[in-house]
Amino acid sequence: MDFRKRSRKSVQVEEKEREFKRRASSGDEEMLKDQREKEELEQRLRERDAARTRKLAEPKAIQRKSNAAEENKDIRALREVSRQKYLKKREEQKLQELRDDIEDEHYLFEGVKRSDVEYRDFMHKKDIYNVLAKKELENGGHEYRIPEAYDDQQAGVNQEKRFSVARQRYNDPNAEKEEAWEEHQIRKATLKFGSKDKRQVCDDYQFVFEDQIDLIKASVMDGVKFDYEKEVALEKSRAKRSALDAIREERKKLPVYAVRDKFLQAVHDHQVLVIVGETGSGKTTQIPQYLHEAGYTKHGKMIACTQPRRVAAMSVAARVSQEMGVKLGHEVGYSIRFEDCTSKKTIVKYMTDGMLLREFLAQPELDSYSVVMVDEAHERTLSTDILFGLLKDVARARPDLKLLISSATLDAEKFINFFDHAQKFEIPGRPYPVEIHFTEKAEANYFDAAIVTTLQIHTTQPPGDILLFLTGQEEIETAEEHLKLRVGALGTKIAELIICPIYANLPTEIQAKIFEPTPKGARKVVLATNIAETSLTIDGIKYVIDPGFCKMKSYNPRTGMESLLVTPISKASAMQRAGRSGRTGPGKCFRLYTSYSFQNDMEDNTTPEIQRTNLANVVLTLISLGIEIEKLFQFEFMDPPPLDALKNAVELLCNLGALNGHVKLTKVGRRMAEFPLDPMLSKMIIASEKYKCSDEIISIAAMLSVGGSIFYSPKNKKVHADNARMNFHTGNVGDHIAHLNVYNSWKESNYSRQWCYENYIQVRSMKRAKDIRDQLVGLLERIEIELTSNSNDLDAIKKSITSGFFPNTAKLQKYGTYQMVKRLQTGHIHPSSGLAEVFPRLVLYHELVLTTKEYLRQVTEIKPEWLLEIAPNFYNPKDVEDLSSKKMPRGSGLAGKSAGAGTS
DNA sequence: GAGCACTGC
Repeated sequence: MDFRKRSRKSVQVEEKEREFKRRASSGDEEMLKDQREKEELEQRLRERDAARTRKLAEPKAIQRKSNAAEENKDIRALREVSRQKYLKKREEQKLQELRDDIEDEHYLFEGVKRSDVEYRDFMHKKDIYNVLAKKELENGGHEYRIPEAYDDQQAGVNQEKRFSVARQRYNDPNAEKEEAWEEHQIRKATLKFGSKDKRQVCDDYQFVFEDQIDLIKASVMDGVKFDYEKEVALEKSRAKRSALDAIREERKKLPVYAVRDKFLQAVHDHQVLVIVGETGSGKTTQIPQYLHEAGYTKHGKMIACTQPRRVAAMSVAARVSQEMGVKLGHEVGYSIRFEDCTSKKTIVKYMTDGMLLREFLAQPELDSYSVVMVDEAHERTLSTDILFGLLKDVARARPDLKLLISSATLDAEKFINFFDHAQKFEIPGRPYPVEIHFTEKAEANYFDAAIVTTLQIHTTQPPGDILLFLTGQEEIETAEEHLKLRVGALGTKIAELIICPIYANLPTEIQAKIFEPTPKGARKVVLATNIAETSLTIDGIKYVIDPGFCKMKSYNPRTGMESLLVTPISKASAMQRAGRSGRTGPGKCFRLYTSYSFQNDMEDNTTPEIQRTNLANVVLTLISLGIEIEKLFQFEFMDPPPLDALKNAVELLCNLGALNGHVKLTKVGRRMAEFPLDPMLSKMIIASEKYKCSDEIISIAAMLSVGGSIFYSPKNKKVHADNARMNFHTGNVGDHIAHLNVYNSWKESNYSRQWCYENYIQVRSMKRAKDIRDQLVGLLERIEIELTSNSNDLDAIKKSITSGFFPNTAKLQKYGTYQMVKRLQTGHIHPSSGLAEVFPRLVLYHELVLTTKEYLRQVTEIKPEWLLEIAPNFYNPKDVEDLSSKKMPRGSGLAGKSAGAGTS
């Protein structure tokens, strides 16, 4: 390729672009056309280049498949995409302005009575914002696609989104080439390997695997018979009707409609109702509407419905507002973190469970609600569990409050027993039957078994996509490699197998791939973590392979250490996984364990989160709700957490100064409770007032609370990614300061997406960090801490951090291991840390987690005298004397290096 | 020289 020509062309393009911008800003209508033409031209060129490269990379068999008509369609779609680009950019600007406006006004209006005009204006802006935000989501997509059940109405738009994401890579000629080249290399390698014994494999042993696994059909989960023709007929008649009629009909078709009157009677007669019904019965969307129709919203009171996830709250609210024919945010609204889409008019409010918990702080009796519905209660999130206890109490105090707990079948009895006068209410119906298979004998290696089963399904079963559950990113990557190799070895005699990995840390652009429709004649296999169990739904899955494991975080209250280990799943989890195959038609589930171990070895339910987590935050919330310490230990949990966990939490809060000697909430504690963060982070922020560096500290707090998914290192570019990461660690400043550096550099780049790509940083995580940081700025104001910057004094920043995290310290021992200063526990600095090879003598860590070893994650070097200065009641001079007595050259990490030199 | 499952405020 002639690079000089290319570059000259790009100069021309740039010039044109500049001119365009100039003219566009003066509102030239013609420019639009001009721009369109220009982009189309560019697009065609790119497309041509890409097609050439693709042709090089593709084996003949696949080339044959793509026909001219398909390509034309592609080009048309691509043109459309580029035409939209300009408009999108302007919309994005507008969106940002609106967002700022709305945010300003939010704070402005808080606690102030709004005049009607102001209010209307505000709501109007908000409406526009919501529409734009939704568009942004569809175009760029930094959220998961909304599960299929609630976006029928916009099916067309979503198709657009699917294609636009899929084609994004075509807009970046380099990425396309690189990818194609890689594919080419891989295929070259596999084809060579395959062709050597291709004949043998294809002709003699075609679909016979040495390690064949015998699966036996054990049972069929009951369900209605699937009548294909009836479905098609229904589909056709549905299309004919007008949209509103369709919605009305749709509502009547839901299983819950059949029991509407019976349900309303039951609500009337009982205060607490446990609703049992499978997903898809329509309870989430219909029940609040029925209640509204029956007059439960009359006296200005609202119906609340909690969801465990943000997307669910948003999409359900959108759907219901559509069904009721009102604007989203008016009568029907939702409330999630960073976004309150409700108004004075709102009577049906969908919200995340954590949000309702926050509302308890403001109104402990929930006076503004007449009905509270806790949806998906069987998921037993931390927030729902606390809500149960609180709601049970409120229900006693307020006989007029109706409580609805909705759950899947398995543990309904438990809910009924917990709310003593609860009445059970069942909604019949389950979408499609699922055939369940177990292995005949126990499999020694679930991973290999999973690979073989996948291939077995692919070669022997009728069309339909496969969903395979694995435990983590690494396992998914290896599985992808193995599958590619083995499919390659089988040659062209079998249908194409498209492999789609999905896990939460995967960049959104790649995640979108799983939602692309499977081409005819091919089969898709989705390799997923637990994310596919509840959080997202993939259309077209017919087969589920369940090896029976997942990674689970748990907290050991004895040692106070967290762990993240591969654990067998529960029966409930297994049922949930199986159910993923029966969403759009009858399905099959292959379990890679025996029916015996399902019956005898597996727990009925997954241990609820409240029993396997650090409770510091929970305890602080409960105490700030006014629950006395004695009552705290008698608090009615459905499954009480271990006593030690509660004790540890109280102890930590005392050490942090949130509770005083009488275990009463202090002023510091009250301020800490304002923050939606772990108490140690909250304390760190409050301490930053003293060190005049609150600006830096909230950036660090935001970055830390995003979690560890900031850096992204793809397997094939590990070296580059590692180098990029180490740039932020210059001077061995420690991981906390490194996080600050990342945030600040990103800010300097004007929050650029490109900058993130160049530095192997996840855009999504950074955006989230910014959201959190913005929220923290608002909260600082509320508790009257000034926003001050002190960026040159790293010691001041580190001292603030120490004020929150002083219990988490460790000192260097021989062989590079670390001994916790105040605990009988050793650990290692995590290799991803910037200090992993520096070995400072005394470090402060953000968390200690057991995985393959005990690892300290996010560490920073601190000075021993700080501990005595900041936490004199926690540390004795004895604890750190050996650190300050030894005369060793300090600074620049060299001291540490020599100390740890003998380890490797 | 290892890996952060997944949510939520």
